[in-house]
Amino acid sequence: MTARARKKREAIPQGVVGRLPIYFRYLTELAQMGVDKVSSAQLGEALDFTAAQIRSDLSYFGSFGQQGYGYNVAELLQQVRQILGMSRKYSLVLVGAGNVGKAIGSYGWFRAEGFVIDAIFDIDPHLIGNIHGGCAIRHVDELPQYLANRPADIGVIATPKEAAQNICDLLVAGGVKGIWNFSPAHLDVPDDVIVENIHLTDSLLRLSFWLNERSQRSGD
Amino acid sequence: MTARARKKREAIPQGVVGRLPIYFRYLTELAQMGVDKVSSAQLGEALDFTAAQIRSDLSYFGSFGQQGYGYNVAELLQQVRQILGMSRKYSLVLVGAGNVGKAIGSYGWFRAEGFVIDAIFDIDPHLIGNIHGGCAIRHVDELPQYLANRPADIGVIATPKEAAQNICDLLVAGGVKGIWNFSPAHLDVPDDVIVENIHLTDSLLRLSFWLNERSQRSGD
DNA sequence: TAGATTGTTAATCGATTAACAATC
DNA sequence: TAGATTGTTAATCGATTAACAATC
Repeated sequence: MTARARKKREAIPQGVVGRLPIYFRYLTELAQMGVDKVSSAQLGEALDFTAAQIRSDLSYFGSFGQQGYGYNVAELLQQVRQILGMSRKYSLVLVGAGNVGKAIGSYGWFRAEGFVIDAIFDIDPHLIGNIHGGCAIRHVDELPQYLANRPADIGVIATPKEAAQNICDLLVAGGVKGIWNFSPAHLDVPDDVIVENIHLTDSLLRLSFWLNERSQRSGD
Repeated sequence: MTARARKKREAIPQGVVGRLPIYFRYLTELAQMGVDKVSSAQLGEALDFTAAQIRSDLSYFGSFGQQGYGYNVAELLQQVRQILGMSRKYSLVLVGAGNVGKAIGSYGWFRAEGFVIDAIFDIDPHLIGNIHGGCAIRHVDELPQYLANRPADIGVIATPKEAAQNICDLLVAGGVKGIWNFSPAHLDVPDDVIVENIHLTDSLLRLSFWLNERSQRSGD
């Protein structure tokens, strides 16, 4: 570990963490294409970042390159996987078996990368007992008991907004340390629980804003 | 319009745009609860921002509050809707009728807010002709011809990664100015086209990173 | 009026970038 | 070796925040 990586160990900026998965995706592509080496300049060119930013980001975690050469793709990919916490398995419980829940449950990438959905919960009596992706759908009333017996790392919330905070509280009470929230709700959690939001509506509204901004300006 | 709003008109920071939909969501809730007024301090408390940041963000677009009073909820909500470009309708085409595409197509909020999916495309012959949300699924080969006859504002990409850039090119060639990308691909588009990404895998990996970081630190 | 809260400025903070010594 | 590219520093840039005059 470099001096800088050690020094900065205690506070990784959110922006850096936001870019790591982008690096991961592109390095995976390069590896699949059989590319051996890559420079920060090449990475930056492909991903619309500056080379300096990529080197700076990586240096938070160590020295993975070689002067005059660049980075070995396979090695850097392995390091980024490690940094992202992909060297272990995660147990997930999914709450909400509607359209969004079903889409999440059917996305094979998660399981392949070690994020395994072990249980699915819903409140609709008609869905209880149905099998989805090898998982029987259970009633949400069983959630606390289930978590007491089989702790989970991550709770996925794919419920309507109204139920989200309540489900979140149950998940946290059950020992879940990470919440992946697909509902358009702002969740309150204790300091030791991490929330990662997928706010579809926010994303569409940002797109709408820029579309509008663009046309306003060209109309000036 | 205030002096500041005028001055800053030409460059709205991305961070500001990222927060506007959050304000919109919370103001909608307040309005539904029948709350009349709200201060920047109250908004900040509820949403985990500083009051100064909220006032600063809003001041990019005008002066919507009153000293000693705060903001009128209904009025500010109306202003934020306007700012976000929600005062008009948008025509969307959705490409990819798999699990993710189906989930997007069934999400009623979009239509209610003026984002109307007018057509759905897929490459799977078995799906062609099926009706989804009042839309017949068409073959993706018809996409260019369709856009030539019925221009769309936004193209939604819910295809596998491999097809995404190709579909994106077709959408752009067809005159679409906004891309809502659900595939884990980095899309190249011309300068006048806006891409808004929903990268599910990136989001899960950020969660994984923070979970891991947390446990590493507590283990120090 | 007195109390409250805005919109804005100036100060602070943090993130990005340019530049370069180190070195493969 | 000479050319290339890293990791890091210092400089720049931009975003956040604290403070406050203005004023409802």
